[in-house]
Amino acid sequence: MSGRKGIKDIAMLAGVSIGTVDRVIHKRGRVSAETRNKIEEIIRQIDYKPNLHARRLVKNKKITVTLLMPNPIEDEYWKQAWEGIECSLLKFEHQGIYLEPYFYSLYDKVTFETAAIEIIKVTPSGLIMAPNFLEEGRHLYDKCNEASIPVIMFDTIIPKSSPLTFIGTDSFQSGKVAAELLHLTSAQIGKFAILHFDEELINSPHMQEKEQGFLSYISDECPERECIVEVLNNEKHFYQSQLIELLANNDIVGIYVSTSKIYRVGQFLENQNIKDVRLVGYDLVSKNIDLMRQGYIDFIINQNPRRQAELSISNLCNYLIYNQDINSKYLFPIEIITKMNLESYFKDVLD
Amino acid sequence: MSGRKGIKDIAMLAGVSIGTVDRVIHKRGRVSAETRNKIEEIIRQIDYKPNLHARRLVKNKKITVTLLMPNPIEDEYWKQAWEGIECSLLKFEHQGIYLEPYFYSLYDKVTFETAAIEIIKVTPSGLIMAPNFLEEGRHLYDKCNEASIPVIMFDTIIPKSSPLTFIGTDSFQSGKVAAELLHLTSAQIGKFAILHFDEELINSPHMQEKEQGFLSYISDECPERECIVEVLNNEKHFYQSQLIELLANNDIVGIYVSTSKIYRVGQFLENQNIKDVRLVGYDLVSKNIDLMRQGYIDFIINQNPRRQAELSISNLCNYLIYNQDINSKYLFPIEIITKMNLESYFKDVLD
DNA sequence: GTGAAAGCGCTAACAA
DNA sequence: TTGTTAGCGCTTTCAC
Repeated sequence: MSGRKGIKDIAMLAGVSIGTVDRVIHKRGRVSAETRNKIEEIIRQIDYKPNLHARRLVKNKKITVTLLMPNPIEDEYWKQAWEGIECSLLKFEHQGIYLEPYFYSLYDKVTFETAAIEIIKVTPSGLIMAPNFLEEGRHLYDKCNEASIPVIMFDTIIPKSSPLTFIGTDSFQSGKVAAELLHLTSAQIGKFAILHFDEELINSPHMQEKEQGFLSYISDECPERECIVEVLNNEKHFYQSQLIELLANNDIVGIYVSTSKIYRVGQFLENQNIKDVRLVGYDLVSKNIDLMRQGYIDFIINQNPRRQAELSISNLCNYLIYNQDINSKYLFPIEIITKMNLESYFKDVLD
Repeated sequence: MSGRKGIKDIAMLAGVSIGTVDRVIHKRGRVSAETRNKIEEIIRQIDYKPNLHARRLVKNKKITVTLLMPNPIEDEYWKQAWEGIECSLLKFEHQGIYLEPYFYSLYDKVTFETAAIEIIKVTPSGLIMAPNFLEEGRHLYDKCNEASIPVIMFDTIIPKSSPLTFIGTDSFQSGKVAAELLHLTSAQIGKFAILHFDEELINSPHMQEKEQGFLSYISDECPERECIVEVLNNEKHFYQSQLIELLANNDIVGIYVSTSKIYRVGQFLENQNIKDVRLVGYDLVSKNIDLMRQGYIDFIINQNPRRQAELSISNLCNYLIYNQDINSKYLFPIEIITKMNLESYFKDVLD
């Protein structure tokens, strides 16, 4: 960077040695107030920008970042998140970053706790976590704070915590979007159904917010529309009969499912050959994609686990390597997927 | 990166000096086939990854990248692209990257040509361009090829060129999305109008594709729907009377505008207090945003100039600094904006 | 065809 | 309180 001013130039201008300049830059003390002021003034004047490559070269300890998230083989949503992690990591593996992944089961608190204990033991340089178990997550978060390990949360944030950054989506607003889409495309007369799946209730703090968002839109924009909220059993046998009953006893024209399990309802509609009920749900998992292509799912809201994960990695790495500052919150745009823009989402890319 | 193997380790293992290893790595010749093979074998075995910081530190020439795009003050769409450039540049200014921006007027070919001559004269390390003038753009592209200057194109690609990468959207498919949205939300009976604005025709190769995409959806999904294509004059006085006539003589229930100038139609509907015509168009420019909030624009397709620009910068910089390889094409997802997810797009972020 | 050595900008240990 | 210096991993020049 010929022409660029460095620490040596500052030293020369101030008539001191580079060691002194360095001490000022890093506030390591042992400098008289007078020289410090002089140096700081010069730094400001010449708009000094440190050479990050040199900096990183000399402090070349390896950096270990730890990841705690649901097991990718348990669920396609989390598989996508994991792919984002791996992809984003490629960019940092040249820079001495090592990832230590821990996976827990969405259906077993204990696996989370076990992993948390391990993590605290190794005191990583940084932690990225998707804390679906709020209490256990808070405990880990507190421990990390004590050990001054920077924490990034994605997908779910622990209430009243202040991680380095939170990366996720606005569940309440996404509920409003779902309601809007049903409202704009459904028959004027008839009810909407909001469906949750049982298993999710334990670990999805988002579900309440989604429901509230949905109902908030309805009461604002079309209060005359009746909405039925129902929790479906997790077993195919049971939720099918619940759905049959629901549709038999009500004039349902639109259905909103609060998770990626929307394909269960889509498959049901397909089996029953019901085409005139609009269906909205979450996430580009393969069964949802198929059903959308076939026309049984009308809208998918994309929570983009892949990009959430990518951004988590790159934010933490840039913070650890370059001390880059980070927004305290990244809420992703609420992406609406239809049959026609669906394919364009598979080419989605980041730098 | 304690524990990481470097050029020194390779040299030791091969029983040669680091100079020889370096010659092998960079294929600079003057190495016997025998030692070369040995070294290459070792490199493979230990999976050698060069330390990019060291590499960059030692070759610290400043890199100048040149940008050629429409003047941001002429148009809000391009203003957003420029913001993306500036924002993305921040991440690279620590690394000796300098940007030399050139702006041309969308309404004046000559400004493009003048800038192109200048650019060739300075032979930058790389060029990013949004070549709305295809012929002139091709000429510049050829010149760059001769001078082996890597070129990235965004927004518009010059037909049959092979830049380092193209970053943009799929216009044809976005037309299909627009048709889908109108189809799903409009009254069963009535016509659709496809409107272009005059001034754009000269410099928007996308417009034909958009129209074709729209019509392709209609003929696939609802061929009984009649569509009227019309080119509107650029003067308010003229296009208003054209619109009045259009709506008076036809039962129009949905309108598709092929550019960001959709707000002109939105304002017209607002003035005429027409609420039952669906309106779809492009880009999150401020007038469109206002009209969407007020309910006069129903759907906006976001071409995301900001992210296109950001990605252009970061791709070129990573290529020049780290020799990072790049996809030859990045087509963005076709983002659908409604009143309810609109606000979430202003928090959009990248790493 | 090969090796030795200087030096990129910076940090940190140590000497003064 | 300040200055000096070794060295991070790599490229490149120059001498052999």
